[in-house]
Amino acid sequence: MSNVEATQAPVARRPGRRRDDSKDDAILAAARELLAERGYDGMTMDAVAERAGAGKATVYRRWASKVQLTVDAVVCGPGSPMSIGDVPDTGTLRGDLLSVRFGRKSSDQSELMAGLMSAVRENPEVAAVFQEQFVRSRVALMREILERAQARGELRADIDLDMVAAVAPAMISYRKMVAGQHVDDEFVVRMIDTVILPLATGA
Amino acid sequence: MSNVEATQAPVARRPGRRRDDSKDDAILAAARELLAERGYDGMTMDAVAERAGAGKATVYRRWASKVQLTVDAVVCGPGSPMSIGDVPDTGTLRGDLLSVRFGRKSSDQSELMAGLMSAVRENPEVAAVFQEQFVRSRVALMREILERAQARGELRADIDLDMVAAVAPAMISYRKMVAGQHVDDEFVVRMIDTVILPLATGA
DNA sequence: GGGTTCCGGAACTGCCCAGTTCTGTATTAG
DNA sequence: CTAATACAGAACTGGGCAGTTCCGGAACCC
Repeated sequence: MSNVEATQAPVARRPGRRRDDSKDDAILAAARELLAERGYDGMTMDAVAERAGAGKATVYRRWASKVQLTVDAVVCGPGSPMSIGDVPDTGTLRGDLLSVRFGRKSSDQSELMAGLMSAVRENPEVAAVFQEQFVRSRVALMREILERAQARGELRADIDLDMVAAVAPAMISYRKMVAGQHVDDEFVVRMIDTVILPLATGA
Repeated sequence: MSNVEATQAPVARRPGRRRDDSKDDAILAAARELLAERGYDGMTMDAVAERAGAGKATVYRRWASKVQLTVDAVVCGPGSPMSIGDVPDTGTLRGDLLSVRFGRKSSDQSELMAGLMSAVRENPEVAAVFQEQFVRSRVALMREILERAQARGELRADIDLDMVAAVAPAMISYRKMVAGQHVDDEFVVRMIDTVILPLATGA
């Protein structure tokens, strides 16, 4: 990313206008918005530049390609993977699950996720980032929450943690991306109460 | 589709070479294969024509656009929506679910489904067909199977049929399209035994 | 045969978009 | 001031693909 001067030369400041670093964020934000609104194909580089109030040359001076910009936009976005440390121990599985739902920072992560799908299919670099940001981290978080509940003795004895940890992410993604329905609080709470808890705790 | 002659004129057969109806199937099959292999964007009309052993003019003589061809390819495909009538009553929920899994005709429906996703996002006609073929019909089938089990007295009393009916389709779609993993028999059987049955029957 | 329709295949048009280059301007160092 | 760099915006290049048109040939009716 940044230039590393091999020698200890004092890096004499070059003349000329300095790069406006705030434009990096504007461009990344524009890319994320367009991914969420129009999907990968709809996120044209012209549209990104226009929304960021930048010229295309400025975008390409900072990212080598659309794929690289997409990867950075996803990785650097808000709503980065939550870890178990971010989930307060409420004392019950239900409380922990609700706090994950209502303790989120960003709202439209699922839109971004849906917009990335076509890029995931045909681009390994995007697929790898998607996998980490939207799949691995979420299932891992669910698994850790379930393990905490297991330590409390809340869970059924014969539970298959890997399977159960995938149920909530699967149902939320399915509703959003396949069924094309909105994922609101009502749905999530109902899912927790009628699917996750009965399955995990036996009611 | 076919011409309807308003008057009772005897529809004098026109001269000239007759249309080769077998080409319809070849074109639809080529479209389905390419959708499954390369997705909607990768299904170019040139590729469809070439694989079907046809000229592009022949394809466009029969379908007005890529969207129309896609819709027909999905609707006319094998593996059309299964109904409860196709599922033998095995006497147990587990048996019924397994017979759905192992009684299927086509194998790569999930590939086709994944290939359609990008078209679903940006085309209402494709979205409507997708919704009916891959979402409504599957959840409805699951719900009917659950209701049959309920009539047998196999289910928990407090079950939420709509929610539970969505779990299996959601987990299968998620594994295939989001997690990017293969959906094999081992996975489906494990899902049935560790998720669906515990959830529906209480174990 | 003669007229008509379909065929595969290839050439062609028109559009969109990633990526590049140019133009005129603004900002900085010396 | 001059030289160097960044900027927004517009023009441009090149490739891919949907959809169209044309060609020579084949199949069919009379």
